[in-house]
Amino acid sequence: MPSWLLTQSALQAQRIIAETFAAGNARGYHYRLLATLAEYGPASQATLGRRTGIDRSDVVAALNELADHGYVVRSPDPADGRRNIITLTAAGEQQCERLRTLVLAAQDELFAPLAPSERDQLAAMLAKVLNHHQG
Amino acid sequence: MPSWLLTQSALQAQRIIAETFAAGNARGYHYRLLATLAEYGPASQATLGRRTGIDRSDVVAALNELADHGYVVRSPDPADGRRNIITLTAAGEQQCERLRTLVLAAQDELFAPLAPSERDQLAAMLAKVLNHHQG
DNA sequence: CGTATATCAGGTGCACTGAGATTT
DNA sequence: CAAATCTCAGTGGACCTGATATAC
Repeated sequence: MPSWLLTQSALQAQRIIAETFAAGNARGYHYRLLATLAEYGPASQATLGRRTGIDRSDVVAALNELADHGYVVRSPDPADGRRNIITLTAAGEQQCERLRTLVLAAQDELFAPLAPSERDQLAAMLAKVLNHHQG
Repeated sequence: MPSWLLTQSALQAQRIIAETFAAGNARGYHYRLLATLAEYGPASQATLGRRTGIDRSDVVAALNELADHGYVVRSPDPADGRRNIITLTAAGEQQCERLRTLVLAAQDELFAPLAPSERDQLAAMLAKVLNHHQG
């Protein structure tokens, strides 16, 4: 049952990654938001939600927590009164880098039994599946 | 980020499978338990938990629901007063078969973009990963 | 007007923890 | 005694829906 394999290995992945994030006092949502801000620059919350795939509702809560730690700043968009512009702070960039290092190490642990070429194949096939169902 | 691919495609899988199960008035836990009972025969709840990977606590609740629908029967183990022996009923076997058909169709949909040989490769690699982390 | 944004309240499926009572 | 089993209570992260107020 391939879908069982998929969900179970994804569970392993989430376990390992969750531990990793916990060691960095963060969760998956936080890293996704930080990484997206680092890659694309400041954005409104709705845009962040679309880019990260995180629900608009959860974006609010996660950004609250990030803002509490001083990793991001909310400021009103002068061009559009509905929007907040979310900006990464210097501390946020540092935290993003820290988490990135942790995640890369976790991936190595997760995919340890696979050779580099196998990892590429796996990633390619998963991407194919994801793309087919329009991620 | 391979682990992202993994968890996101697993999410697609869960979405498709969850819809499938909902159409059969069931959830993942129910099918896992029914399928395990069909494959290995009657067992105690603790054994079911180990075989399905479902927490002891959740086994109780899921079996309650299955028993309410008459798919399984709880009976005390005469050889060990602590145990209940869970047995699949005829209706339970039917339900298991129904769900199995639905799941197979869902898998075809999920892995549609992959050729049969690719599906085998994917399954093999995921199994390797799972096995390495002692599933 | 309809649309988009930010926010809040809540719900669900899943995995997990801790505790208690009973039996081996 | 320690260990296993069943049960119940509750926690937590991730995903999702609906409703509201506001601004475009």
